[in-house]
Amino acid sequence: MDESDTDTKKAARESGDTAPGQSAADDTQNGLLENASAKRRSGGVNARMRDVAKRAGVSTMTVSRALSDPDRVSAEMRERVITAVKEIGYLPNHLARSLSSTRSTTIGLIVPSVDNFIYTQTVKGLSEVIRRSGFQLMVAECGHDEDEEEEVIKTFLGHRVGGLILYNTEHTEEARAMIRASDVPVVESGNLPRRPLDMAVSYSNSEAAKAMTLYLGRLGYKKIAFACLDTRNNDRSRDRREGYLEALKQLGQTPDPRLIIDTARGMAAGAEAVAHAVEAVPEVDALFCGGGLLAAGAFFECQKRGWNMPGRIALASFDDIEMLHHLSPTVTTLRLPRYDIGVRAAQMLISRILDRADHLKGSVVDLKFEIIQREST
Amino acid sequence: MDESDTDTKKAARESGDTAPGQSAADDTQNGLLENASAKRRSGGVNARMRDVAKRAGVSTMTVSRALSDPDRVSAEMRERVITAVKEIGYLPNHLARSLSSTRSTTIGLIVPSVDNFIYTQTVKGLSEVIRRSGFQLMVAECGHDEDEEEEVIKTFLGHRVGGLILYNTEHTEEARAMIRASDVPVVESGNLPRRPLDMAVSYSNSEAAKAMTLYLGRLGYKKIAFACLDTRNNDRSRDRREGYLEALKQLGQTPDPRLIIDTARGMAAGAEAVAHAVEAVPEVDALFCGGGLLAAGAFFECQKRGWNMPGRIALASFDDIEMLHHLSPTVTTLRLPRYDIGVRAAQMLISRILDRADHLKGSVVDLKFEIIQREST
DNA sequence: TTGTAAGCGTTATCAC
DNA sequence: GTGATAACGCTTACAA
Repeated sequence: MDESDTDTKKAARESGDTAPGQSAADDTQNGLLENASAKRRSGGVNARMRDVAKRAGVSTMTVSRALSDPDRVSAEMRERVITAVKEIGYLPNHLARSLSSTRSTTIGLIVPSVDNFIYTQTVKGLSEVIRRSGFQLMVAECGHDEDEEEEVIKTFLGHRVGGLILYNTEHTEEARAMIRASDVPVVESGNLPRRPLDMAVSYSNSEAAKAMTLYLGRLGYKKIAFACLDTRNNDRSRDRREGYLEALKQLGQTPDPRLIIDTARGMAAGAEAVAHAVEAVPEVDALFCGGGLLAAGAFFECQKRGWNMPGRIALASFDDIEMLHHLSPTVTTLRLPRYDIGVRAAQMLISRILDRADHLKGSVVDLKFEIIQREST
Repeated sequence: MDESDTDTKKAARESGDTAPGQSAADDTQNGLLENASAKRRSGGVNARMRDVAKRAGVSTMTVSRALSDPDRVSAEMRERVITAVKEIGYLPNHLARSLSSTRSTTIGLIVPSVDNFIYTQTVKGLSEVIRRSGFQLMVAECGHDEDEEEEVIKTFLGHRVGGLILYNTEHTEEARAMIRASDVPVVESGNLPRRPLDMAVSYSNSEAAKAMTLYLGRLGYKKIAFACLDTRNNDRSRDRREGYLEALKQLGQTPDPRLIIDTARGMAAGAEAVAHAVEAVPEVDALFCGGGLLAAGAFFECQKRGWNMPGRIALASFDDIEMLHHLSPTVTTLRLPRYDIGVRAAQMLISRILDRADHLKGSVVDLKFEIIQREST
């Protein structure tokens, strides 16, 4: 590479636009190239910093500074740059910015499913904080599949996200290794992890289930059934079951396997759970549902059977979905801080990214829960 | 820039790693730089293509080809590259890839709210197709605010998304201009736009509301109230009201402004709507709710009042949420193809991006709706 | 089939 | 305070 080479390159680059009062001292052999790229960024939206610089009569560095750190530039320069940016309709290229600065403004979020309100409340909290902080959210689903999660993590790390939020606390070894190696801050949620990857924000599924079961036991219920969601590949479900069992032990009640009803998701499954429970143990006097829709379905089934709640059977739900306070009787629920979890998780993650708040490393934040006592118990 | 300069640069770059059986013919003055970058990519996750190339004893271009277009490389080379990638744990940098190729694998989605099931079903469809096609989803909320939407569009264009999905059909002039200038394909949804930006996939809110109202009218209801969600900054709500009014006209019924109940969102609002309606027009004999939660709330309120449905009042809902088929009586609803809209929108957008399917430009796809006739009417 | 060189659009760094 | 230059990590274009 010699002098002339460098010149050619420069000429090719500069000739994209002609600033007022500046002669075009080039266009020898690059006509074709120029037409192509000129067309590509016909709209100012695709213009480059170089174009702005030329128009403002400054260097690209001045444009860069004027845009990302205005104080490091004189008022006059700032003015000229801002004007040029507006005239052109220039939009800074975040890709180039990230590549060059090795800083990312993107946060990756992985949830089991994007259409389950359980997660969407948390996503809401995340989304609000993240956007307010100038970050962008990348979202992907992983089902209840660790391998799928690993794939998505790989993709997100490839996109060089600045942080990762995982609604899950169990990961493949490979996933853990990649995250460790990448040095990207991570918040886990959905449960309090035994072995946190980095940070975690959640409530405790086992504590919550235990508290509700204890509550029911103390009210005098002796045959408390538990409608249990799929525990395969789901530590949240497993922990809820654990909490239920622990409470029984503490209550001095012998756990009856027939009272643990394995159920699918959704209202229909809740209805079935009622049927199964009463069939297995006719004297069942309370049903604790491991999910909100489950409880709603159970409610309607009980109503259909003409059962009084709590007369014939008491009903309690793991999640406080809106529907449950509009039913009659209103249903006792566990209120989980889902929105707050999102807010807090985002705040912590962004602190780590922006302020290098390394003291947060390893924090596991328990945002607790609340039993909302209503008529059904 | 002269020969020696070039050499220095090269040396600095190459000395990051030492391939087996390759002497390190450098390390003169770059010790410091090297330590820094070596540390930064200690984990192979942050390694560069160059590192893989060195290890495999090939050029970066061979690595690049082996990874993105394996057939353009000999079997042996492919093998060597794959091995090196695995050994190092290399993850290609999507940022650099996109910047260099001016192709993006990111799609931006803008919805009014991420925690409303109305949108999440569509997001589910989008998400599945997008991920299967190797794209990534960026999500942001815009509320019901055009200016907010414009801001997000600006950010997304800055991130150089390959496509845009807007759950909204009304935009600021500025937003339209930016999108036009950027030449990024767009799908609008949520309504059938009068003035499509590019492509659109939806059902017609006015047609749906009209169909349901006609259905009620034909059943003989004479005083059909309409619980109307906020119409400010929301063409979907406005169109639903239009459809209702048009149906009344077609039925030969004179619209009664007192029967149009402006309501907030949520079940509580649905309950209030019932109260308002009967207060304003005691002889009201049907209530058509402009949203699913509204209908659920209205249902419970009617139940509380001991009203027979449809004996005292018929009830119909704009959206077919699960709850409504578990109530007794079951509620008549409008089933909207929300999930399919997501799938179709993603497919069209990706066709445009990948296959340059320009014939799709301008398509407005109407995925229709369905009246689910149940006991409440 | 493989490699070399230049460039994607920005920022870090170091002169001035 | 401002600018020139190299670099971020990859791909395009072209040469071998």
